[in-house]
Amino acid sequence: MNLSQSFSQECSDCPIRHRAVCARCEADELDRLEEMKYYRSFEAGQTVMWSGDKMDFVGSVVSGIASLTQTMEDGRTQMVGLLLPSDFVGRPGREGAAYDVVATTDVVMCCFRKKPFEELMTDTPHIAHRLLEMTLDELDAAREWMLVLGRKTAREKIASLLSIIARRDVTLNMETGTSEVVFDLPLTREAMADYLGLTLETVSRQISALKKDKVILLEGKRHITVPDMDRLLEEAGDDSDGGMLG
Amino acid sequence: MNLSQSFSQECSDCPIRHRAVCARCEADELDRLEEMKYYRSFEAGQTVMWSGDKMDFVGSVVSGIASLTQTMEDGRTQMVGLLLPSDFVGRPGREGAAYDVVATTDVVMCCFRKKPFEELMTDTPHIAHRLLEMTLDELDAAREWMLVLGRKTAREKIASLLSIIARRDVTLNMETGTSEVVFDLPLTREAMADYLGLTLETVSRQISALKKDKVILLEGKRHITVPDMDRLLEEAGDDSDGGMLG
DNA sequence: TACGGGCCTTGACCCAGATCAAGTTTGGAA
DNA sequence: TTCCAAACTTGATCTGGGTCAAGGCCCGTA
Repeated sequence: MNLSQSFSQECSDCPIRHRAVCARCEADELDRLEEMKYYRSFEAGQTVMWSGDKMDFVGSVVSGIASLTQTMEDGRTQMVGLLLPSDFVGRPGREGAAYDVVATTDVVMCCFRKKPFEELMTDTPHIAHRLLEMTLDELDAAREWMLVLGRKTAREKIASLLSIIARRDVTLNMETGTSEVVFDLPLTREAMADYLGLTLETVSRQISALKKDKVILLEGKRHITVPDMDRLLEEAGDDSDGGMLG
Repeated sequence: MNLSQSFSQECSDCPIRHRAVCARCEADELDRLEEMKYYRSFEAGQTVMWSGDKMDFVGSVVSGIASLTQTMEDGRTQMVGLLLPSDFVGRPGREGAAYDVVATTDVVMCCFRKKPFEELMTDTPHIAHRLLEMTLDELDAAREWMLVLGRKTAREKIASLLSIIARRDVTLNMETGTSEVVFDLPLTREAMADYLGLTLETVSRQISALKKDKVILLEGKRHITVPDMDRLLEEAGDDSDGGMLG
């Protein structure tokens, strides 16, 4: 199946139109983007970009999940970002990529060749302004995550990750009026470990522990129900108002 | 001593003129900034901004060092950023501060009231563009630091922090032609611990260990000589090319 | 010249999470 | 329908760094 084909679409119908880097664009700016854009699809596990390689394009995640990963010479790896639909990939004004970008699930990206995009950015303040806003949000998220990595226990780390995913990828159980939240984990235990600075065994044990304590319900290995979101946030060590990581 | 007074100066003489958020400004833009700027000084230990408070100003660190800190309800703290001269404080487009900003040493800041600064930003692409560039750099630094927090050992963490400080605050020993680097630690052991996600005892022990192993020389508690910078980078677990944390 | 309080060091002990080592479950290919 | 590999779980043991505790160093005050 060629995923790209199913996304040869108009910007006006784009599912991320109002959240991506193009969110603030006027009709004429959108026309210019429309002309230069092209879709690319990546299968789960495929590397979108290698750290150190020349980036010849930038773009937005349209669907699926990708991750930013850093690796040390001896093989230790740390995930440093999770890219969800509408998130931007690439850094205008820099030649090489700083991290590996890997498709965690099947991913479709809306790409722009870097040079024309940079030119467009100097012309149109709306794109530059939106990109600044998104970058500031990412910086806040990265700093929130530094607290998780530096100071939280394994159990709190798992609860924090589940909270983030739950908040992004939510099916609220409207009918019953409960605050129940249901979602599927898009990450393997190993990927979770890489994000959390843990081993996959510890991830597995802590998920089992949260299940035993009824903080979460687990069907299969990936399907999760959170009966009480406040309880989960409490386990994450966040304020009851829910932190601010986006 | 009123530090502010010694900085009632022209932008053209400013020590951070070419690195701060105003770096790209033209003469007329600089005039507008010059009109609205004012200096504030803070003593070591003083809080510049409280997390959650309304920010009524933004600004640049002119001299000294400040830190961004997150705190959990139970008192655990994690430093999430180190602000050195030319670094920008505050987030245009957001009401409240997300972190505590604390002066680590005596600090002088060049401030702008937030509203006028935001208006200026929409008018002049140079400021917005420079701020985007600086924010992207900070994001890279934050992500580099996530690897340190998530995957490095205590010894590697200390070596990483020393590398960063050394690279920023350098007195190269030009005469002898060696690669010797000398500097003073601007942080207490406790502040280092908060940055590194360690306890102050572990910081102390690892500094003693690096000293015993001749990776660093220590006079008093703060004055450090690095006889061989490559050796230190090796201890930090970085590539010999030196990583990219700014 | 003594004293008091940050700041730092060092030792002894402990525990959360890593490591090592089997299994088990699942889903797709043959 | 069986087989295989990837993903996951669970147990036993080890260890890096945390915790608790006791000083040492140095500077500013009296």
